[in-house]
Amino acid sequence: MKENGKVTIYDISKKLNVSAATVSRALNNNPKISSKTRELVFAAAKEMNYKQNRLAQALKSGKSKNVGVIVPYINRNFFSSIIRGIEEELGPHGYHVIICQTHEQMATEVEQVNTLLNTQVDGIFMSISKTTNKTDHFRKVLNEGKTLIFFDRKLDIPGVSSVVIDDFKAGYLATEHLISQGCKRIAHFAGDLNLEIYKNRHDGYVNALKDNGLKADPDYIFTTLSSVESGAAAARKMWELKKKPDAVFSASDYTALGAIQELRKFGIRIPEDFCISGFSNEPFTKYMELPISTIDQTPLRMGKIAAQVFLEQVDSTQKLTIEKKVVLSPELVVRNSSDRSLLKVAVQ
Amino acid sequence: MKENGKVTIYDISKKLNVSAATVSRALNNNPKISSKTRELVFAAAKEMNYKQNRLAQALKSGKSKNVGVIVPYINRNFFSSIIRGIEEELGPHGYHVIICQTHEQMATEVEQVNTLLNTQVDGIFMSISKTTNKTDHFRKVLNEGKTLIFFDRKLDIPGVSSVVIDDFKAGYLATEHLISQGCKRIAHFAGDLNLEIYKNRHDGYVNALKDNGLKADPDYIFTTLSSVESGAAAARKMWELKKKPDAVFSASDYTALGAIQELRKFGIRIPEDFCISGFSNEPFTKYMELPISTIDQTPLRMGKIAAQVFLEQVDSTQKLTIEKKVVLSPELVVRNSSDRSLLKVAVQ
DNA sequence: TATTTTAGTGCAATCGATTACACCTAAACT
DNA sequence: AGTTTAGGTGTAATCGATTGCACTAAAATA
Repeated sequence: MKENGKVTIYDISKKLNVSAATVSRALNNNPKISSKTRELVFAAAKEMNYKQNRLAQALKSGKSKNVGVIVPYINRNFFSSIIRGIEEELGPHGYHVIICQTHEQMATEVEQVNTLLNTQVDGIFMSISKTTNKTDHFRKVLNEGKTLIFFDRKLDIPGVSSVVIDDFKAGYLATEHLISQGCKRIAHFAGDLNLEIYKNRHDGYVNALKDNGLKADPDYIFTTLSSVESGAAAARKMWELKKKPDAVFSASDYTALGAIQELRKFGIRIPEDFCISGFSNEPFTKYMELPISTIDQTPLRMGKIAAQVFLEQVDSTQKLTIEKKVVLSPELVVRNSSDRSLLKVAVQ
Repeated sequence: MKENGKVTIYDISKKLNVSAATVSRALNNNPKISSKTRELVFAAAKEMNYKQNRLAQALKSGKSKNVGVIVPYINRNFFSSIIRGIEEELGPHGYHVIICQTHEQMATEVEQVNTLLNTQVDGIFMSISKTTNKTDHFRKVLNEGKTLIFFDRKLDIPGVSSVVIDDFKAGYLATEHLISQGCKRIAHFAGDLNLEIYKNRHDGYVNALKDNGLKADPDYIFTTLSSVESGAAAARKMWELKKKPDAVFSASDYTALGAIQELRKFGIRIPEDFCISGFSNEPFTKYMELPISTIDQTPLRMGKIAAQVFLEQVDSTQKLTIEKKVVLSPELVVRNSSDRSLLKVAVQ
């Protein structure tokens, strides 16, 4: 064995006194090679512990069989679950997944896109950062003939496919559910309304109210960051209102949790006096003593579907820009924080 | 611009009527190139939107500037945090991180190692799967001259560096803490004792007991899987004992949670009647109404340090096999589930 | 003025695998 | 027998960047 353990087709070709071309063909099961030679080559390859160099292959073919995934932070459950989905779907097809974080900074996002392109990835999956307001870097990806796929946080760019959940429907579902529990004055802890996803959740909330004959009161809408503290602060503000709400649809599980903790301090009983629903189905929501109702965004499925869309596009021979917009249905997860049905049974 | 947006140094060299070698040298700031030429090249490169092809570079240099990270599942907070740490440390050095999952299957692990080697990664970071009992695939990595680094779940192989936490100390700390709260009959919810990490946690527990004059009762040790259900089941079994424990050190936060839920059903007050400590500092532990004491494994730090060890080794010119064993100190996080000090204050 | 430096470039091989094209041999055909 | 055909291999170019060696012209030195 050579130093470094680097065995190439040339080493095999020398050993067998055939050309490297023959070895390559044999290894790739080219029908033009006689079965006798093929067997010799395979045997030698095994014996010499030959390993195909995917780098050389990629350079020649123009396909690296690598894809990039860009997310704000890897260790958020939602994103890591999506990444898991992508990996599980793409792995069996021989792709490797390269991950990058933006830390919510557009500058970093642009840089990540550039280095991924340098690395010759075959495609890029991404959820845009909160601060992204330019699209040049996305167009660059397209210009290089690479597949670009947005998931969850997207921008509308011609030629770019996306996989998102129906945030409007999610907001609608959650709000409707609160209404069904008898709540009449439903507040909303909103996220940054400049982001499409939060805007849609908000709009779903408003529409559900209207469709059920309830008024959408602007005083009932609180802008929050996705954190427990922010939720607690919003809850305090909310409780300063003369006409106090009797429920809240929170665009984040963290703010929902903050609200629960804060409202408890005021002696509010949940769900008896107040119902609450979060968003994202973070793992902690189901483990609480008072499990929190929430919206499941099915991130694993989202990742798998994004990967499937990629596979369809990358294999397509047509040069046309195909774009596919997948909108997944969110799943309402009803738990104790908003479920009064269990309550009635207990009371009866 | 050429079709595909693929601009090479040859395109630049043609445009400027110089050789590709000159272009390459200019771009790499080789001092042999006159500043005039260099400027021309840079200007042309910018104008033509030239992008370096890292694949070609990697093939030539033998360094891909990619590393692989293999974990059981990406979307476990502990692992995704480690990955985040690795990415954040390595990114600024120009490395990309490729992620792979084993689903705890050795066969998959072996395959992942092989494909990563084919891809010519410069190094591999991994936490071995629960079912791994062979080491051939690790030796293969070493034979190819690649850096291998274990984190958290390791095997002792010469030439392989590792970054782990001191699980013995963690078990000791947690147990000692329970003792300090006045607990005398401390049980242990153990993991699979064939895995080094769980064995060490167990041993730390036993030693803490002994050092404090308490007897380690085999009846007090329950083997569990890392799940809420398993914790609940263990708690039930535990409560069938004649001599009931007054505390448990659980090797997993999930089993700790299961135990808390189950013990509540028996009317046990925590921490008044029973103290409990988990392990891992899963996000949910701090959000509970009764926040759970636990051990923080500082995964982000673990990832960063693993990356630093990699950087040291990969840059080292010496061909010697260097190995570095880093053992991080765990951090005991005391919360309400085992903190009686707050209690006394309240009582006073 | 003759000769040695030095700066700046080009040539061509190289990394490892793939593949169009050319070529040769033996079998199959008219 | 002469010629086509198919099967099986080799040659050499290619993907894009890097780099040892050779070379030229101008500058520095004797």
